[in-house]
Amino acid sequence: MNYIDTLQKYNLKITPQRLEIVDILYKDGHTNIDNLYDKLKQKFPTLSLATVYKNLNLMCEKDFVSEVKIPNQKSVYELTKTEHAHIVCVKCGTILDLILNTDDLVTNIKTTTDYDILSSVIVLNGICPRCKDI
Amino acid sequence: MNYIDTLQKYNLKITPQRLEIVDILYKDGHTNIDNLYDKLKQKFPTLSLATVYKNLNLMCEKDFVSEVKIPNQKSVYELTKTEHAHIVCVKCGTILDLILNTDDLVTNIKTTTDYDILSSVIVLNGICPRCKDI
DNA sequence: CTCTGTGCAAAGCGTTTGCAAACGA
DNA sequence: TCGTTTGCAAACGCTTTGCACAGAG
Repeated sequence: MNYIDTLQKYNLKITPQRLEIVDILYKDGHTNIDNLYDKLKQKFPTLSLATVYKNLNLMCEKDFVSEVKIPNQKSVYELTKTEHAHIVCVKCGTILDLILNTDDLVTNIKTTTDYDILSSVIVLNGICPRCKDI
Repeated sequence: MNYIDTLQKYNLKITPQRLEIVDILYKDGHTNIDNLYDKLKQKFPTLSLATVYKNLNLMCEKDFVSEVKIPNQKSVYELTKTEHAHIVCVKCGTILDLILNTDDLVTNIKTTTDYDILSSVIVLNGICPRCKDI
């Protein structure tokens, strides 16, 4: 994965901080600000939290990164992918992506409500297989 | 609707402020803190925002009230009802309740992911019939 | 009478802003 | 070189806390 091209595609100048942000998001899948900042700090001890905020906000504006609001948790960030749902394990907090076919659902809602549906946010709360066994 | 019984059921003492909070939530369906506070202020000019926060937090803890997190908007509060989805009009901000049968979806996810699903949060973004015509 | 709720002010916390210096193109 | 990004500190806005007084049971 070439993060340089990706950043340039979104008109974001290449900086070491940004490359690392993208790398962490890519590898972690979902990260909240604090986690991200902690990891970045290891590589850039002088890094400012403000820089992380500025970059995430910018990347979200450009729709290169997406913010995922999880009930009762801090927002997490992910590289923007095709629309998908999230399953959150209420015990360990792990977040799993889930590609759902919501076509039927959306068609159904369109006819019953007469709304034009643009997007859907689906978050499921559950217990992951690992936590079930504990 | 007898709000007094309802409050007592949740072990909440009856106060004029609380009765009015419940009344507004009941009539509005979905309200954010600012709206709620503005309306309450008309009846209780000395009301403190802190009181509204304290009460909402308490009512949410007791699951009498639910917080609904909407992407790119402040949370709104509603009296806890049976699980349902929300459609948000991206133009006018109106929120509509939608009772969806998610049984198929949930069963499907349970088998494919092996997660126990406890609850689901579904928010749809769209354009309401009224805004479509403008 | 006792315990809880209210209102006020202050504190707390996460996020944003302004600015000078450093850096990327 | 010029415009952007960084890091720092201060400001900001929302939410929570502590406390004295008022009110509910």
